[in-house]
Amino acid sequence: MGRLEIRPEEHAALVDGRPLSLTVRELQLLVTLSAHPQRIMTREELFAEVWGRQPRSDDRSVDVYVSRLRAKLGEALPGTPVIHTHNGIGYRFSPEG
Amino acid sequence: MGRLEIRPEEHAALVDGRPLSLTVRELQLLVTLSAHPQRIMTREELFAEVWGRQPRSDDRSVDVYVSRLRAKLGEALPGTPVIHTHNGIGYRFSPEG
DNA sequence: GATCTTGTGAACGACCTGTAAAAGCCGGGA
DNA sequence: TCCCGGCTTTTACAGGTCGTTCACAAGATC
Repeated sequence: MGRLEIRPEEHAALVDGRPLSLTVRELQLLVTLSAHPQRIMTREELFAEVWGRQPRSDDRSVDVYVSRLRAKLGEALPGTPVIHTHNGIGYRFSPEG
Repeated sequence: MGRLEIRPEEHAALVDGRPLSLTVRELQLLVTLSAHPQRIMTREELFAEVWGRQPRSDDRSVDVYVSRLRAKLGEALPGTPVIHTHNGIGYRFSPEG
């Protein structure tokens, strides 16, 4: 999708062909989000898909990883927000707005 | 319905495929109104469905949210009023007049 | 134009999110 | 075994957004 390329089977995410250095969790989260572009995913859905279990009631792991992903994506793609917050619901992956 | 698409299960409302950025309450209200097109819904009905309880006697929340919804819809669909006021009764959803 | 109804900006508390930092976990190497 | 380094998870707090109510403006009705 545009300059961002995600290859789950190769455990890699590329920007302009250059690989991002993501940890396993970061990549899992990015893969999961990008598998449903434009769709708002709740924290519960993300947690279930990435962590494979239910989150604790006050679990903030998803938020922390979204923050880390944004930091790395923002460095590689300045000015092109990729992960959008939907207050009270969750996050949405959208490479162009 | 026309250019406006409402997808409650995805927490989304789209105009020409572009998502409106609505808060949870705004979306709930839009979903409820649009679930009964052309039908005038009283404030009590709307309040019961969206808030899940009875309004205080002088509660204006519905009006405030209708106003906010109209603002956002009006920006995305200029010149196409969607929510109509029926004085002394309530509101009616109608995408084309 | 008097009165009742609706529209809407503003304010404030409650709740939600962003993010740095601490704490926990685990494997590899000395 | 013990230490070290990287990754994950949890915590803490700052900052932002939303929901609610109020106050007044604007509109409707008679």
